[in-house]
Amino acid sequence: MGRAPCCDKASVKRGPWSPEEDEQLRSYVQSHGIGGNWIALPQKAGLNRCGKSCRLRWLNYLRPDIKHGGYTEQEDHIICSLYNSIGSRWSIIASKLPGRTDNDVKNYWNTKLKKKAMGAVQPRAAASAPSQCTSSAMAPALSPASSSVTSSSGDACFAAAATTTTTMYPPPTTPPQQQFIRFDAPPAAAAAASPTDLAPVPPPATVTADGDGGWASDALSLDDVFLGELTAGEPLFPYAELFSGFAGAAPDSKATLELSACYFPNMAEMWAASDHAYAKPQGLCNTLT
DNA sequence: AAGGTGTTCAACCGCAAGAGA
DNA sequence: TTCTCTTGCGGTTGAACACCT
Repeated sequence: MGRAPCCDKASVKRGPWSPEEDEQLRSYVQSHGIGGNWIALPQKAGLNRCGKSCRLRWLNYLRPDIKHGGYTEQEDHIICSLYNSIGSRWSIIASKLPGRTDNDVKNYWNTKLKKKAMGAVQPRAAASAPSQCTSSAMAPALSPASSSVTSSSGDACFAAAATTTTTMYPPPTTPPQQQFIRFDAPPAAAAAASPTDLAPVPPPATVTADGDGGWASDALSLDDVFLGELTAGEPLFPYAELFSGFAGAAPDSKATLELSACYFPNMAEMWAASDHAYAKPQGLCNTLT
């Protein structure tokens, strides 16, 4: 005895939406709003559709601020970076890309970006390859982090000498400490790297697509994308102490906080979303509606 | 031109979480 | 505290289209 379906699948229309249905839904939502109840909406709007179907159609297609296609390399980079850090949490990733929906980002990743990124980890793309991704963010972990993966699974990215990093785009002009590297090795291995190589993650350098398809600096800091949100406020994220030695920074420094939040994204999220209301990350939760 | 194969993306499915009774 | 209902999410599917032989 499972739960009753949200609607009678036999009596509601399914499949692609017609332009008339789109217009019906759009005009209803624009004049009445969602009304806090998607289940009741189709009846009110005169649509022979399931409420879930209406919601999906509105969120993924009919909303006025939706962008389709035309992903920039900057957006590619954000998606790869976040996928490396948090895995397939598309709603969070999409929330960082104005106008993009989780479904759209997910489709884009699955059909295009994954192949692009996986190409960056092919053996042929070893260190000598001239035109590959410099940032490991474009070379995602084959087993990306997910909400169920322990925080020590090694998908956090560390700024370091990227000896194992492959590249997808032409090398950027950013100095070495501004590049970041996947941390598949245990922390001890990372610690073995020169302290000067261990810049805070996300890199203080900013990235953007330059004219050659590479990544130039000064346009987008990953601080602005995700991790900075996890580290604001007091008291300090308790896992920060574990990383106080890496960057040669104090336990309460921003660098250390961000490094810890990167390495323990799930912990950081839970912590920030708990009773530290002042530190609750804006935009961490999907706020599409 | 026709058939086969690959790609894209809108839509669906089922589960989990949250809210409220 | 428990149950029900709704929403939100990520994974998957399948129709339409593009490309290849």
